[in-house]
Amino acid sequence: MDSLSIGQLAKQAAVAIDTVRYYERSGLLAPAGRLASGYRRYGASELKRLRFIRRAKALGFTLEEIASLLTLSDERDVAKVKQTAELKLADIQHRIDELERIRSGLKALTAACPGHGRAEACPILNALSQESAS
Amino acid sequence: MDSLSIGQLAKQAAVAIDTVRYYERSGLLAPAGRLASGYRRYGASELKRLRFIRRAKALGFTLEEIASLLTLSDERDVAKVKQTAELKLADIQHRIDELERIRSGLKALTAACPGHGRAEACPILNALSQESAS
DNA sequence: CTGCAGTCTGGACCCAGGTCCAGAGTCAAG
DNA sequence: CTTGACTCTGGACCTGGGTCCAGACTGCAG
Repeated sequence: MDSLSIGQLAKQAAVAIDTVRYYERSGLLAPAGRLASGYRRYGASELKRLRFIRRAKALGFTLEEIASLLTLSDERDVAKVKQTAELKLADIQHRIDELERIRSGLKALTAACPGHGRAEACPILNALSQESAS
Repeated sequence: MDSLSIGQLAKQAAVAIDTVRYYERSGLLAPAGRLASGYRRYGASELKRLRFIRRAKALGFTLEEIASLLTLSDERDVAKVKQTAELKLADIQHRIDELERIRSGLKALTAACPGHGRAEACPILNALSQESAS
């Protein structure tokens, strides 16, 4: 072990083979070492890095941000890592706020709609049709 | 008034001209009437419909769902309109839940990170690198 | 040695929801 | 009539994050 084919690497990191190659193409992973045949070979550090990427993605980071995090990690720049995480946190919060705004609008409309009767009495259709709403 | 060029329509609905044509292409708006020159002409009902689309989009509906809402509106099917809104509400709620899950993970990490010192002591980097995390 | 699974490449394609373009024709103010 | 703003068309392009493909080659079990 400690010498993995792309298929084994992908399986152990729980990503698709094409995704590994895509990450290499887009600079997120360094070009892999090759066998004489041209087959890629990976070691433990690449597996670790790939898992790092997967976890960061689960935390809502974009691939571009992950590339930056990996650089900062290599540079051991803890301050900037923390700052990046805080910015992402603020970004996530904004998205939550926006969705909650939408949710409260929808909640009010569905709660007010009897679900039967004249279309003219449906608050949902009225809200969408009315001149006044923003 | 009551006869609008595509530019006037777009302006009054606060939408780009290309977007109006795109909506027509994708069936969200019926093919517009034309002048002898081929220029599109619109009336008040198209303006209303376009605004409906814009408001529904602000409530988080996709264009496909909006097409469906418009059909239901034309059919005056209040029950299905309400059901569509409730499904969308559940969808929004799922997205909020997911983002809140991410937020709490990020919050814990940034709170625990001193923002300086050894990289090995940075909980953010550790969480992303560790074997244990999912 | 055979046969099948794995891997290689470059490039096309997917999703949604548009946006932008060139080249041609049109409308309206002055 | 001229000029500038508007509109027409079909099609290409954009973002992000992959996914899929054909055709060729390789690795390994039996």
